Amino acid sequence: MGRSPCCEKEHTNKGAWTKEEDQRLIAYIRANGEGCWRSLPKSAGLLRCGKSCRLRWMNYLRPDLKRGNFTDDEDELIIRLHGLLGNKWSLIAGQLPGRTDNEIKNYWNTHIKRKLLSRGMDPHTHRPLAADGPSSRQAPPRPISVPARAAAATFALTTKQPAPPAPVESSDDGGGSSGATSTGEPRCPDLNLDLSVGPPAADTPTSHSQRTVCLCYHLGFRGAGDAPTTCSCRQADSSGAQSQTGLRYFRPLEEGQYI
DNA sequence: AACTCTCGCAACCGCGTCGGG
DNA sequence: GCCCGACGCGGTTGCGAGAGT
Repeated sequence: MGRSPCCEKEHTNKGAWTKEEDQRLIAYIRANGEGCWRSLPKSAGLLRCGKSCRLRWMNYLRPDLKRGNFTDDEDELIIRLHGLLGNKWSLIAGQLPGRTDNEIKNYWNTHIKRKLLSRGMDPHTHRPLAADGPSSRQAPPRPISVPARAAAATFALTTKQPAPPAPVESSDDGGGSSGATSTGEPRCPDLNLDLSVGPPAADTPTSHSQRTVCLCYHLGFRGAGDAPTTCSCRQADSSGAQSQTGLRYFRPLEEGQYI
């Protein structure tokens, strides 16, 4: 049984991409756009699996990628987002313009883990490393399930009140990610949710009570269209896109844009 | 100079989710 | 409602470069 392979293994190249393959892929996507990865290799004349093409494009060839070292601000943002979202690298990458999930994942595993350990923090729980004791032996943090990702990204958290009961993945096998516990306790009650990068924003939304931390705002989301960066969670959406819960999705900041 | 070890990045693999038929 | 194909994600592996001996 098992899943059929995504492509014919015998007729596909594997391993590092050559310059020629890169050029073919770039040329094809420039001419035809992204999408239909399954058929792309054949159309582009590449002896590669579609998944491989997609990965190569997403992680290396995309023109909007920002290469180079991560800044301290990016480090801190990644740490905070990871504390909030767990190993949801694609979500984290969505808040870091020009960075890919793979890049962030690698960077986390090679640099930030070490950085946190050197600070005496547990990279999984974002809690201080306890020498022993039950608190450090709590059940591994649960990942936020996929539907909860969006909720987590749009829910206006309060500092005293946990997020609404997000559907929690059924298994208890941990997975090394984050999320609220089944008891509704925030995973990191002491987590500082100030996720802004750079100096404090002067136009912090005032539509929420002082104890409310608007996650949309602090994650770097902004209002749809060219609306001011002020968060409009819970505000009426003139476009009618407002969800029933009064929350809506926001576009991530564009490169170089900070709140 | 040669060899071994370590580290970091790119790529692969398997699974979950989504959408169309 | 079910099935199947495609896509996207997260964990893992492989390999090259640099450091150390």
